[in-house]
Amino acid sequence: MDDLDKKALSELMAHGRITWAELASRMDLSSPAAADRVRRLEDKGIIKGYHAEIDPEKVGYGLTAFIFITLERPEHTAEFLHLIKEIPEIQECHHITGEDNYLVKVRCHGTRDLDRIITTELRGMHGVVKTKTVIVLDTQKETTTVPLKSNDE
Amino acid sequence: MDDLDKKALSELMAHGRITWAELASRMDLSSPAAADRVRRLEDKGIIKGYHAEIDPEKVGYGLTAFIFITLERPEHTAEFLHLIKEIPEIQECHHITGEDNYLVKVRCHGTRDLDRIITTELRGMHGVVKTKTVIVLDTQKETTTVPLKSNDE
DNA sequence: ACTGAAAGAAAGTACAG
DNA sequence: CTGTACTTTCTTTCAGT
Repeated sequence: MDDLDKKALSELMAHGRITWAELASRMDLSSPAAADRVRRLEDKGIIKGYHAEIDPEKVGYGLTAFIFITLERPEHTAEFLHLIKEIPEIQECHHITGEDNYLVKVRCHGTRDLDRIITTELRGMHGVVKTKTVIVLDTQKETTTVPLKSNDE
Repeated sequence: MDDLDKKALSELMAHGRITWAELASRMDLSSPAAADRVRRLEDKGIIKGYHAEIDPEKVGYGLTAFIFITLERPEHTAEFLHLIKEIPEIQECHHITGEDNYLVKVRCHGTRDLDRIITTELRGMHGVVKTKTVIVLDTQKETTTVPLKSNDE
């Protein structure tokens, strides 16, 4: 992956799947060259897909929360993860270090909705013995952009 | 926002900015009708943009972490937030309830890189008196899809 | 690995119903 | 909102550097 590939990725992260012609002009390259590079990046799985970004507040999902979950025993893991994937309000689920086992990011309508998710959906699962909820008051930065260069180098 | 708009949003979240013709066929609608709807959604700001999804591991950003940050006094907030926005490894920054003030999500090369971010970048800022780091061992779910319908209804 | 041009294929748009 | 027809634009191919 050279600098031109990085340039392509950063343009695509910023604008989605634009036309070869437009991408080519942003990269100072011809259309066939730009198309070739992007197809290679797609084939390698470096580009996983293309998505629209929706404003969660404008569609009624104004409350964000992070929930730490403790699982009683490892045997519960498979079923737990399967159920987690079925809950649309759960955007992320990470296995983490520390006191608790999992950290999930939730996006929902409001506190009543959050209460239902914690009480019914999560604490109703086998093996979930403890949850710890952190409510998001305000979000100052939120991007899915991968940092192709850091401030360090 | 009716059901057809929701259908449009979910298709766009899944596939990015596809052609009007393709979107129209997925929605059982004519191209001009689909185009009109999407343009309205863009104008209202419900659709905030289009992006490519990049595999972080494949571009060398295999380590994810969440860091809780405690700020000494409210006066430090403005400068803190300004600096946070300049750090490309920080993908998210949320003001939260609980013991600590902010929760940031970090994506970096590895532990050495994380150490630099915590020690130099974060703890070097005015007002940052405490940080608490949670390392992500494995990510089972990670999407930016807004749940337009919940399991509840 | 990239350029440039040219052919061919599609996509977006405007308009009438 | 549909369906068509028009116009413009993009993609792809290929020969050449």
